[in-house]
Amino acid sequence: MYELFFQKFNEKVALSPQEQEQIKVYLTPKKLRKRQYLLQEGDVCKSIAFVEKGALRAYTVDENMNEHIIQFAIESWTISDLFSYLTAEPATYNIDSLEDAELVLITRSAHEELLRTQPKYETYIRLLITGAYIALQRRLSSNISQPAEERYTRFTDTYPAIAQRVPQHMIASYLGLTPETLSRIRKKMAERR
Amino acid sequence: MYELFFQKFNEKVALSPQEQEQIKVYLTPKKLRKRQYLLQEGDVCKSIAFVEKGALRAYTVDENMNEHIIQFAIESWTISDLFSYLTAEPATYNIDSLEDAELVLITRSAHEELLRTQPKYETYIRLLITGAYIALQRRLSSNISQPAEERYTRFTDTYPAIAQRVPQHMIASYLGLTPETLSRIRKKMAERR
DNA sequence: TTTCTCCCTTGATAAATGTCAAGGTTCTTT
DNA sequence: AAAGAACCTTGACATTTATCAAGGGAGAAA
Repeated sequence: MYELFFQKFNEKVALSPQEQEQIKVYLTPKKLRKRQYLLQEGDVCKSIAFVEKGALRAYTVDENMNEHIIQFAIESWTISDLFSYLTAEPATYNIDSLEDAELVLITRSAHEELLRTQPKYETYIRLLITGAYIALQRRLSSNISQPAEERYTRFTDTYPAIAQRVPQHMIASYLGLTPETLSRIRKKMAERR
Repeated sequence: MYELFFQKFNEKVALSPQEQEQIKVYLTPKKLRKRQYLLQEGDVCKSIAFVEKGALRAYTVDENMNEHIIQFAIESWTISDLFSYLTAEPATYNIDSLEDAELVLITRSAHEELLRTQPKYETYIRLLITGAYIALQRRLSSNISQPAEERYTRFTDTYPAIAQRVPQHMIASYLGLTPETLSRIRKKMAERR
């Protein structure tokens, strides 16, 4: 258990076996069924979730009941409503599972304790968030500067594993498009070759 | 000098006078004239810039020579091409000054040295990037889920100081709109009241 | 198997946004 | 003061994207 978690941790910051044991104590495993919620809007986000297996999404729901996908997370990715997690304010995102999933949770109190006692954990978190920030900046850049078809191509090129695993209407939502529009874009692309 | 920088640093992580002096050694002041580049696409981003005074922007230029603004930075904000800064790869963003500006620079070697020697610096950076990540996620969420007028309203509500200081066509660019479209949106809003 | 969701596609039409072109204002530079 | 640059606005028109409505297929559940 936690194999993938510690593999990825060690890729960022090398841990001694002892350090690894010390950190392990603060981790909580959790299984999630397909369609099950990890977090619902309005609740406080109680943990960061590292995905050992499965696929999840974070999304908002607008006044017309349309879902807007903020993030996908598959194996070795981390997902949460970070603002809610850090401030204990009500979450603005929903997080649910797209497949049966196995997660490694770090609760807020564990997080705080790890930050206090394990300097390498702080480094891990810093690098984790830095990487997420850079990826998000690129996605935003694509969103404000590219037309829909190029955004779609960028997505499938950047995240082929996700593109194959999640329903198309969710990719549309992630890109800020309606399912109909994405369907038509794909048709045009297919006709061109 | 560095007053605002240390004020903001202390708001995130409290420093003793000695720690402050130790950190000060690694900082470089820099003045920038309006329209002057801090970074040009293709160069390596050599420093993070904290804005003591003035206003800057980071942006990309697409094949049609259209500019797309990734970020604004006014007093107390930090700006850089983080990916280029951390990896020493060529920058994909341009950064230039919208007004005469006074900056505090942290070069990559200073950054690495500070990370090695000053645990509070790592905490500062972690909190800085976490805040930037959360803000960026909200901007993205707005971009994929809201129509242009609501995005504009959100922007002016969230960043009134920036909205007053930068040209409208740059706000349009930040929002992913043409200047003409933003002009028409503003006209409609004005006619409604 | 049958039924029921969920998902994708397609058509017709409407709405939003972009493009191109022109003119006018303000501010900066000479 | 004059010239130039940057910026904003407006109009006419094209393109992109959304909305509404319908139908079909694949896979899950009964």
